[in-house]
Amino acid sequence: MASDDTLPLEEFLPYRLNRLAESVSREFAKTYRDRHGLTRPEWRTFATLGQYGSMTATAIGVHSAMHKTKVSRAVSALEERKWLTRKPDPADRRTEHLSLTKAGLAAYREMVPLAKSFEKELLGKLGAKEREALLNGLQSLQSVLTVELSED
Amino acid sequence: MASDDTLPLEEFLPYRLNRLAESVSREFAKTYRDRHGLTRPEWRTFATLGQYGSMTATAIGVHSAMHKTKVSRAVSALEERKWLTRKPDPADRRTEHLSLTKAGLAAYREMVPLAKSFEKELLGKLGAKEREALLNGLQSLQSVLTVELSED
DNA sequence: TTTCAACGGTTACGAATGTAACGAACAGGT
DNA sequence: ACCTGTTCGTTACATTCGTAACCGTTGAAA
Repeated sequence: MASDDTLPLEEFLPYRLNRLAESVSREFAKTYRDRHGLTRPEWRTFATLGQYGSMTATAIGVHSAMHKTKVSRAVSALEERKWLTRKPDPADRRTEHLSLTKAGLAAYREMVPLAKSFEKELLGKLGAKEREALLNGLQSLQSVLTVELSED
Repeated sequence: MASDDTLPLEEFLPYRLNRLAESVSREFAKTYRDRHGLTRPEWRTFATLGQYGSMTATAIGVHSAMHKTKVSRAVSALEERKWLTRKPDPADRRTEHLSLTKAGLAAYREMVPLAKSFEKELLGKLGAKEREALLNGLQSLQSVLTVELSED
């Protein structure tokens, strides 16, 4: 029974989640950093566009929980790299529809298997039962939090 | 069945962990930010010292996976706040043993129940089974990663 | 004892981030 | 047509952060 005057950080949920997320992300970041020199925000925008084909900047921000300035800068960087193009919206001249160029798509197709095998390897270190528990647990927590995920 | 040319981010482990950690941490941060204006590194150093009584700066860094400069600055800030004192090591004049002052301990004792009830409330939104799954899942992942958790 | 690599901790400086303000475009009402 | 408020996206500025360099100290080897 835990004494009531101390907070054991090792068992404290925010602390645990942070350490895990940091550690896993950092590890995976090597993959796209070494390969293409992408930053984390760049990778996220990139991967979001790869998955969804075409999106506006704000949509990317909402979807990947990134601040809009982060997205803005990531988009510029990817554009400069010729991996991304902007297409004006005929109906609304404020928004731009972003999508990957041919080169961007090529890089994406090359990254997908790497990402998948990274995940597979990581999860493979767990037993089937533990893996199940982890994924289900995350799912439940996620669904509980969906409401509070807004940026501001 | 997932097609092999796309990476569904919503199911991608690093992505999921990040969103959850961010969201939970951000939410909890309100507690110590609103109350005392602590930053995240400050809170972590503070909570670590509260739990362990006395520690060196490097030890805190290792334990809480923070960069040593972060720790250094957090320590200065807490010292200025009169929540923390440094005691020289009689045997090694490079290291300092850090601990909370009386005022720091008072603040800590005040924070502990808040942290616990935050966690309890969050986990309370899950069913017993899901909670079990989450905690076990995190535990397994954690133990798989312990080796790779070094900072550099 | 002198030398030298390694360590604890701080700091300078450049990179990354968020807040706030902004310009341009839209939508609604008058 | 003209306000008024809101939205999309960018940018200026201040803050936070990490890399690298640094200082003083230690221990061990020559």
